[in-house]
Amino acid sequence: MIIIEEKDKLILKDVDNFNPKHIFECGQAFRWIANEDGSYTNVSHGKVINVRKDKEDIILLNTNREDFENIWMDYFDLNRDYKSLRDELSIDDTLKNAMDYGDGIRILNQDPFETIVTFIISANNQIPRIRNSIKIISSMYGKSLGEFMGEEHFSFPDCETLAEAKVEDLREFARVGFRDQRIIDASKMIRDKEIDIQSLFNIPIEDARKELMRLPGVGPKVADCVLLFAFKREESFPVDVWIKRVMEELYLKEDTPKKKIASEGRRIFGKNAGFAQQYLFYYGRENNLGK
DNA sequence: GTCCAGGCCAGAC
DNA sequence: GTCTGGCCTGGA
Repeated sequence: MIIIEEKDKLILKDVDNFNPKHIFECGQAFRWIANEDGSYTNVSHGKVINVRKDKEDIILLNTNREDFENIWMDYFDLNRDYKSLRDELSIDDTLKNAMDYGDGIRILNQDPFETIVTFIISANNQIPRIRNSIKIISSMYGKSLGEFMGEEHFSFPDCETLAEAKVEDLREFARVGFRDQRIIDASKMIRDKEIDIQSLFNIPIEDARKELMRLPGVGPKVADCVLLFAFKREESFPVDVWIKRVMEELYLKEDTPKKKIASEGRRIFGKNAGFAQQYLFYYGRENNLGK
């Protein structure tokens, strides 16, 4: 990869496997805004960044080399060799097909606390509403990061701030419904180090999963999402209704409990099961598979 | 009006 | 341990 720096702008050349639309729409992140010019604006780690693909180049606006090295390199998972990853995952035609279809999906490395709250909100919810709730929570409790492309952007609040939020505000303004108390209680547990989320990076995945599930609103599926999207556990295989449908349709050929699907996913796809999950999710959802 | 969506939780077996 | 019903909300 070659990096060319201009004012508030970086051009990345020779980046393999980077399709903003597919990264943005495979269900892992909810703060990307699609702009009319085909670019995407995102807030993460207290920074606003704009991303677009121009032929084979990736153009990053509103950033610089320092932030790129400290934040975005890891956030966009640019240290990973996706070419050999795809080779490793080419174990059957079904997955190959899904990988061609969702060409350029990457798994982002997102902030742990933000990811936990985001996926607590995602429970029995719909994508547009999840996005809306996250946006409102940020504008109510986050810090202003100034204006970019005609819109003011806000950071996601930290656990100390969100722990002090009022349930009725979360419900009335952020429209999170019954998830209101869960968000506050989980934030308190994290703030009080009842669960030390930083330590989850360094313990076995099953232990980390159990720890996460102590948080209110975090069940098996949410825990697996958090492990995959924030804790770099790419063997994690989150099973939502779509993955259930896709796996039953393409692999298992019969009605199967979610727990069994998760273990089958890890068995079939191995240490990179999380990547297989993202491709299958995108493929299944875009094609309304099994519905 | 009714149904349901990218699950979790409590209660019942 | 496995299964079931209820849950905020808002768009179809």
